[in-house]
Amino acid sequence: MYATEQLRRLLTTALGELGLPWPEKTTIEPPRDKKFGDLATNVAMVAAKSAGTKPRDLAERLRTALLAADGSLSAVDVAGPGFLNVTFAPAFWQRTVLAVAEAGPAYGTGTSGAGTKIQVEFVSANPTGPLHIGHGRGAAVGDSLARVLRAAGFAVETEYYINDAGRQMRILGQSILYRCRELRGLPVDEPEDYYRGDYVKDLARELLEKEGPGLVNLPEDEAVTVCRLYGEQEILAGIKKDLEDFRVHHDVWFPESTLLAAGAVDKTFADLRAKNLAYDKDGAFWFATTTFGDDKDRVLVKSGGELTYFASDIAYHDDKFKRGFDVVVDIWGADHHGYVPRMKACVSALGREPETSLKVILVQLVNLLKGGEQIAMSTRAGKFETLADVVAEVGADAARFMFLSRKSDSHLDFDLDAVKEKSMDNPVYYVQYAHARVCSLWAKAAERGVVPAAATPELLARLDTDEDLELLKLLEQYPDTVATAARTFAPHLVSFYLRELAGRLHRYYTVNPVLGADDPAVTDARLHLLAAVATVVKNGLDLLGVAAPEKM
RNA sequence: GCGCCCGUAGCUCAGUUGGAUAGAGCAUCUGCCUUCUAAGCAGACGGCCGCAGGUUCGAAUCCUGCCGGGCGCACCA
Repeated sequence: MYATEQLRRLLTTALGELGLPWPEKTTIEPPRDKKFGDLATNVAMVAAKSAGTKPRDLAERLRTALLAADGSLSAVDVAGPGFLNVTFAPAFWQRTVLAVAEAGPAYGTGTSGAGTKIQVEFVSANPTGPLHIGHGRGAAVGDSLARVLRAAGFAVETEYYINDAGRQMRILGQSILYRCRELRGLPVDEPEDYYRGDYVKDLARELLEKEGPGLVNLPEDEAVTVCRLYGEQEILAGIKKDLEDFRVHHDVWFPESTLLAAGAVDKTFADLRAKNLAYDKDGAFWFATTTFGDDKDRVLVKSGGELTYFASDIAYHDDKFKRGFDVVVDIWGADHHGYVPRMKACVSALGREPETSLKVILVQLVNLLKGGEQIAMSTRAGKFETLADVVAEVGADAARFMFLSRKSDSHLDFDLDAVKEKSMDNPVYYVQYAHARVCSLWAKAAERGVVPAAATPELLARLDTDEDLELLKLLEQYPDTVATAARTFAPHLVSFYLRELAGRLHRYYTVNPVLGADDPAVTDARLHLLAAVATVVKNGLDLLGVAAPEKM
């Protein structure tokens, strides 16, 4: 039982004996200052009014009841305006070692999401070019969020939406064809709006080799189609490989074109029209998103007959809900934030409660720095602009940890030099080092023939120093951290937790000798404690998609 | 002009959704390797939480108005 739950249970009982209900606004949380005990609650202040007593008087009565309740509390104090400061007995914390050992990789998982089907859609970059570093951040956040939600008990499916229909793909085809003609020495004018990256030239060269030079003599439409299909296939394969190298997994790759082929878009249009939410005007087909609070109505079919991006997005989200997801998470670049209201409107029109069933996570742009200077992120930037280059340069672990070390909606400076450095500028090593240190300690113990006695409450009672208790309390807090990260869709909380846990471990390591302890029982108890730390570090790193090496 | 996000130590950022004397890391300075990995630890320095009001027992957190930064406001994606 977690400390907060334990205390909540004890308080509920105590309040009940006084004939009081559990007040809605009660908080139970660790106080800022450790001298106030393990947990503090404002329950007496919140309940005082309805009880008709002064907060401090009520607090005193609760204090007496709590101390009488059971042996898990060693101290209860009334402080300030009526806070109850509670200290748990060491034995309560020591049990955490057993809980971690018993659960192993499952320690930290919970059931708060049980029974809820949730989809996380992320990256979903158009297959018109390689992923860049901004996509990398979205990839890390989405993948890690999926892991966190899974740990919280949600049934999670991850998905990549492939925008393989529409204008951008045609432009890709035209861009490749343009390069093909150029390579064949044909006189061509540079198109206005086309993809200029070197990868387009590479694709053109490969395609010419594969198809033969006759390609450039095909009728325009036919040639563009050949180029488009080839480009899409190759680029998508590259994207998949880049994500794989980044340890990012999508369960489903969902092509936009299948929606069109299945008539889903037409069906959605008909539904909207039937509900009086769509209309014709100025030769275009409009969706009345203002009905749901959007600034203006949005076009679904342009007067030229072409679909807007938004049109298939509605059909796509309709499809998501029809697949049975209770909650749909979209991870977007923050520059798309203006899109949120119309997407919420779209969800309303589909008959869903937008606040609960659509969660949009905005991921801020990444500033790529080298030697303290910003590297431009546009088309013709330096060689580090692609995700693949960055991962090759600094490694997937360091890159992922960096991406997950900030709230997703705050700007992130990604300093290539700092991320490569094996120092505190680069917290990933700090955390991994904690894991490696423990592993190496156990290896050293085995080398010396130390076989720790089984972890029993009696043995673990030897964990009684300040550092022991601090570490134990932090371990106990881990499941709560995971649950909060899931509830608030904030995987970065895990990385902050890990930094703190690693810090405690390093301090512990410096202050408390393990193999060198005077008493073999203390050595054994400490080995068990540190094994628990290693398990939690590893579990946490798993949620971030970062490796936990045994040696460094 | 309208909308969204942000403003916390010199720098980069946390702050558990309203709690007690506001926290980390980096940088700077001072210590700690004959002993389990110094990729480490301890200590010092550093703050009008953008500004001004309001809400209440209590505000970095909530509401309003300014100031400053970013991003959006297409029959683009």
